[in-house]
Amino acid sequence: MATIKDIAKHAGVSVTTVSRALNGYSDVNEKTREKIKAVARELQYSPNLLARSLVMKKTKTIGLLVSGMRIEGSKDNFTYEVLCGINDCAGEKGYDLILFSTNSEQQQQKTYNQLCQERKVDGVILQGIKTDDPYLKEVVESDIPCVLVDIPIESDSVGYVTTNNKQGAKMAVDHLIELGHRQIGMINGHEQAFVSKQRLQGYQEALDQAKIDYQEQYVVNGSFLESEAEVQAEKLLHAHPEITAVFCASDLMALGAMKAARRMGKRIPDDLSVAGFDNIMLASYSSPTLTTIAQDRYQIGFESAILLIDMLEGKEGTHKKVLKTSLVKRESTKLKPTRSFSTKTT
Amino acid sequence: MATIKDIAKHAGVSVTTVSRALNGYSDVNEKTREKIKAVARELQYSPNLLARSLVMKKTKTIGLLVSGMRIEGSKDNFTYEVLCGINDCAGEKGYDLILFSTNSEQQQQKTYNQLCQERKVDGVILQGIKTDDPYLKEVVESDIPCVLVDIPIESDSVGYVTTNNKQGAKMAVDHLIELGHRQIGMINGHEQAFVSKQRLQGYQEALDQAKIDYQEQYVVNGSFLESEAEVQAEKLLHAHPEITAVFCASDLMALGAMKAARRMGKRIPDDLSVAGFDNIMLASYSSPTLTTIAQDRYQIGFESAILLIDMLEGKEGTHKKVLKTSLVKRESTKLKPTRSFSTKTT
DNA sequence: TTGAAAGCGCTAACAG
DNA sequence: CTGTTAGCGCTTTCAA
Repeated sequence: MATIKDIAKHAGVSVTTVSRALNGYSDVNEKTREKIKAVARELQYSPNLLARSLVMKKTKTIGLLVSGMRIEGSKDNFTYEVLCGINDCAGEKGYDLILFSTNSEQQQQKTYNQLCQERKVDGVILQGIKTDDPYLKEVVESDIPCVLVDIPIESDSVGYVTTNNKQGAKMAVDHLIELGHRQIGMINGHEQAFVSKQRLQGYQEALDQAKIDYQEQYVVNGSFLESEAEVQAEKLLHAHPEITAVFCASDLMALGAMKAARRMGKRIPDDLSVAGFDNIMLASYSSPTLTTIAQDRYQIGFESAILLIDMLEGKEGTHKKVLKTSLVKRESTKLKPTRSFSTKTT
Repeated sequence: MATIKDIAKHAGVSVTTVSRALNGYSDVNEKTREKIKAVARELQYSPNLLARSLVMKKTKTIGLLVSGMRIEGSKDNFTYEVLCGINDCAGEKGYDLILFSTNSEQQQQKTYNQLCQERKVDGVILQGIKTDDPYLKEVVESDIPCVLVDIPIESDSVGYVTTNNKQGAKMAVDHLIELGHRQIGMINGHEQAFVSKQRLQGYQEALDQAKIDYQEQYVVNGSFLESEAEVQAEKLLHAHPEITAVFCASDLMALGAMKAARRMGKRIPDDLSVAGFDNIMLASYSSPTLTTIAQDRYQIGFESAILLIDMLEGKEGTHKKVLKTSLVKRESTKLKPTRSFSTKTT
């Protein structure tokens, strides 16, 4: 509760000197500095960051706008792992994190700019917002530095970090194709996600490259939900029993698809190969274990924070970062049973 | 960026009046209030909470001190789910959350009190700290209101929220006993966790009640880690092949124990019944699925926030909350093969 | 019903 | 090297 004023009094100097001494300015006598430091310690002084921020117009605080801070997120842990990454990086660089929840009604009343301006955050990281979220428009127009997770928008004040979704999806589908599959379905997320568009592109590109015709009716949306994917997978597999492999835009949906397939009497991977995307925890615990595309969620968070802080501290350079993916082969994918194997579709 | 000063100028009143008008005080003419509100909207005014907090000595901010914000937490999601609960409750009540990570070195230099006083949080919720953490001592001595998760300490300024661990553990062991098991091992967490002590008590109480002698050598510590539990379980089962059931103080450790058992050629649940604690996501996805004690982590978080905010707003009452647990029966526990079943130990 | 003035704790010119 | 002064944006006595 001691203030620099108290210290000044006790040390017999002015507040200015105290401020300068404590902030490591060079233009202060070492003797007085020591004296002041001693008094500060004695009085258990700690600076009031509110006051400092008020005058400095910098809070050393990063706002975190997460729209998916829900208990269901527990299944894929996306939010949490990204948060860990952000937290670690911010911690290293001396920034604190303030959480803006967009769940609560209270805060939904407020605009993005209000949220940020009131708390005077230096910058913001946004995660889990959809492309049609009203906040997104505000972000782009606002000049508060911000980094978007998984939304490729770049400008002077906004950057982004994402995984190479297209490449990842392509790897997954390539893998299925290599295993001999040619009737490959896809369970995608939803229209309001950039990653869905990109993963679809990857799927199409892989087919294209293997000279397999793209069939629109082979692709359904599962909204990134296990339950919805289960429903959609069942429909898809019923309508197109010739499908021997499915690529799912998330592991959670892959789990749903496997459930559906099993209920329909299809064995995995013998009758149906299933590949996912994300490499979540459950992917290695499910049975069969899930072949999937790994993306490093922690690193997404970490890089986001790096990018933002670089922007805040005026470092030059591009404001984007695209991370690599890798294929994790497990039990859920298998060579297509080769009753009549041919390299070309008939 | 507009301030009340700007509004005052535009509206032709004093800053005092603006302040009072915007804050809903009654002693201001409705006409002028409307005028002021209009101007405020026009100028896109949003209050500077730093300035307000500085004079009001309230920040409407809760500090979150989590020592387990690590990627490994992904497996049990404890941290994340508690966070969700806190976040939701805080959001509802108009508080923002600020994350103090104790991972970073930077912040480990600072004492608990410094952390809180600098950022001027109104109160703190602490999670995941061990009983020998130096912060804990500070917390108790400090008079900043705070709520502890899973550490039963209560005073004027500190409260806690926890699960009824003893009762939960007893339920689990009771269940094993009902299934006919009498040689029941336990894989506990570690000495620096209150929950471990309590779960051990529950284990002992259940045995006691069933007139089974407590054997110290049947209990080992797995540090709440899957890998360590695996090691310890193997040792335990080797040393005491007569054991037919194991109660683990966490699901993660139960998974480790199952791994060890399987590697030793024991089938689960036929040769060995395993029960866990927590009811994490993986418990229902592992094979066999895991019998466990469910605790509601989201609610722990939510109640923590309620408790803290009540304290902050001066509500009277006890500062603790102990949540119920429930038994979730799944595949990993089974009747003991009754070669020579008897109700009493010989 | 309104305004002038003081002050929260800090930093930053500007003199000396 | 040190102190004086002003001011960040807000709330709050106290008078008018």
